[in-house]
Amino acid sequence: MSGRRPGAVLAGAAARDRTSTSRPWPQIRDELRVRGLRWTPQRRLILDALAESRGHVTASEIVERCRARDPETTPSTVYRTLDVLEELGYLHHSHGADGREEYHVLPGAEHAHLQCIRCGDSWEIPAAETSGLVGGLARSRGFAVDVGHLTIAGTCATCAAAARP
Amino acid sequence: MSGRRPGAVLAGAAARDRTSTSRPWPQIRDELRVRGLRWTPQRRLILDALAESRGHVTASEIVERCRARDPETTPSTVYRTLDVLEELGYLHHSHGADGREEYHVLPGAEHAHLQCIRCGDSWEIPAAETSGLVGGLARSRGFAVDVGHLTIAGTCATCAAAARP
DNA sequence: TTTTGTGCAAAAGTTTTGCAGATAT
DNA sequence: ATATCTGCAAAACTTTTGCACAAAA
Repeated sequence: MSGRRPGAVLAGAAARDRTSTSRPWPQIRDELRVRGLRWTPQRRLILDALAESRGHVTASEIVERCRARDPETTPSTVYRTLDVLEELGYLHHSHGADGREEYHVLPGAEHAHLQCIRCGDSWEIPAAETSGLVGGLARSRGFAVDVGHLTIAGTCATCAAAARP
Repeated sequence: MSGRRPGAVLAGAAARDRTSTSRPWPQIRDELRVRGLRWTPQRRLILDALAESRGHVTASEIVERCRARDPETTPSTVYRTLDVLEELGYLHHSHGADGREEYHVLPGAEHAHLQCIRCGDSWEIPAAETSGLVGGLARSRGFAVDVGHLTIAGTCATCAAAARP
């Protein structure tokens, strides 16, 4: 019920002990190797694409970005790598206002996302800002919110201002 | 930036003056006619399918449900009708935990949704329960949350209990 | 050398579109 | 009569899968 695709080679004890500062590729490369997984040029490329993503991108955007650098890039490889990285705990995905998979490079702390339905831009917000909601739902309904998967759609300040002249 | 498909024949002044109690098809039929739109057997069928949906269904589920009653049903007709109904204000759509379009029959008041990532079931929650979050984001960032589009993923009480024996 | 990853090709699933003909008003 | 809808067929997209070969450790 957790991973969507087969080949879930990873144990559950991932995504821990990462500094909240920089998480350079060498670390990921090592973590892959420790787990008996491989460090390949394709994976490096995908990580690079993620790096220039200010924290969030859709899966297909990553495919395109990789293709831009290396036209040989195959979608399946990208999707499979994203899965692995998510299992490792380096990424989270949620679904944007249009329903497409949106990946987020994990910072030290868990966070939710805000996405503007006008400009499409999105921002991270600290989980703390959702604590009222999360706590309330837990108390009233025993519902455990998956904050990392939470994408809140709406209109950003800039777009709202532009719409009201 | 609003409608996804062309043919947005409807003016902006929709979705008003509906009672918070029952909204039977006759009313929708009349509203369609008033706007110069048509009341067809297919649309009736789609409304029926929506009626037996306890408030929320994915678009493709509606297609299947219609097909169950009338195998002649065409997906395009369903999708187009859902668009129209949304423009009329009788439906809202958001995206479930799996990213698929999820339609909600509008009650009198706007509401958000909770969806369990285990059992897939979902529930409506009154907008009031999100007011803390909504107000906070408005105040701190000028972000206007689209509550009707908000689907909160997580684990429901039942599934959480089943997981912890 | 063994296991994992890649590329390819094909499929699945959802949603969109163009158009000719049918239908509601 | 005429503008709206439907059905069909095809396409667009995103994502998934199976398999043989290539590559990493």
